[in-house]
Amino acid sequence: MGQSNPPFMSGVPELLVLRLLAQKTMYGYELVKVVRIVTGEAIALGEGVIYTALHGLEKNGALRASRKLVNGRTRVYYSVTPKGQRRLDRLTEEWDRVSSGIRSVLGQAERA
Amino acid sequence: MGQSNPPFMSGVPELLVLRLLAQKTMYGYELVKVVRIVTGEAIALGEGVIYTALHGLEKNGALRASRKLVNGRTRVYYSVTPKGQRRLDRLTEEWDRVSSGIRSVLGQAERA
DNA sequence: TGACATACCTTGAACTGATAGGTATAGTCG
DNA sequence: CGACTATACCTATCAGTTCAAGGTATGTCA
Repeated sequence: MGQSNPPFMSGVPELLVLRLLAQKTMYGYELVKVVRIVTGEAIALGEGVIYTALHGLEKNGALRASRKLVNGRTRVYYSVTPKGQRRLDRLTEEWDRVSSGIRSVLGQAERA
Repeated sequence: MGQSNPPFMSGVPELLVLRLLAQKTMYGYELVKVVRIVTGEAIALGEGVIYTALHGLEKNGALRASRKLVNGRTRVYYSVTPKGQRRLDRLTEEWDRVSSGIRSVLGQAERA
């Protein structure tokens, strides 16, 4: 039967995108590769996921987009707005809470 | 406009239920409370979520149910089957992979 | 009697990631 | 020059899941 739905992924694209863009302005295609590299292949987000997240966050005012032409190709660079930063903070807290809750059930390491 | 959907929750009920039941046979209503206590209120799953997960896992052969009558009330106790144990192992691995990937992006502590 | 905790269950809504398509340009190799 | 790959964007549909809210029923305690 195989359930074809990877668990533990909800909210993850949004968190990662916000976090990475908070450190450095980037464009979508770049993010796809950076996520894969930074996570050591642990997490690989498809273009569809990244672009969807990007558009949603922009619509919400969490990101600001600016198009640039590089080598004849159009790149859309995204940067985090103050609102986006707040959202990132909230999401990070949320992540800490949930992951520590899970850790306490799995019985793994205490936090540092 | 505020999205009212808690992130980072996909797959979590299934993981927690399997893990807790692997340690000790329990019934649904009990699980609801145990999850809340063990996670220190960090994670609170509603009855709807627990029962749905329980039924799904039983249908998949990951859990075995047995009804018992206690004080005039019916309790349905669940225990993990070998198949459920394998699923738990897989989910735990998955969790480790995803959470460590996220940690590497958030730039928090290295693993122990 | 009323209220609350126990204990089960189901349905509908909403969200979201994954997949799979589709467009277009630049560079590389034979 | 032609073919292929990498770059770079975008969208629509599918599927799976949590969540909220409702519903049933018994035991206990004031």
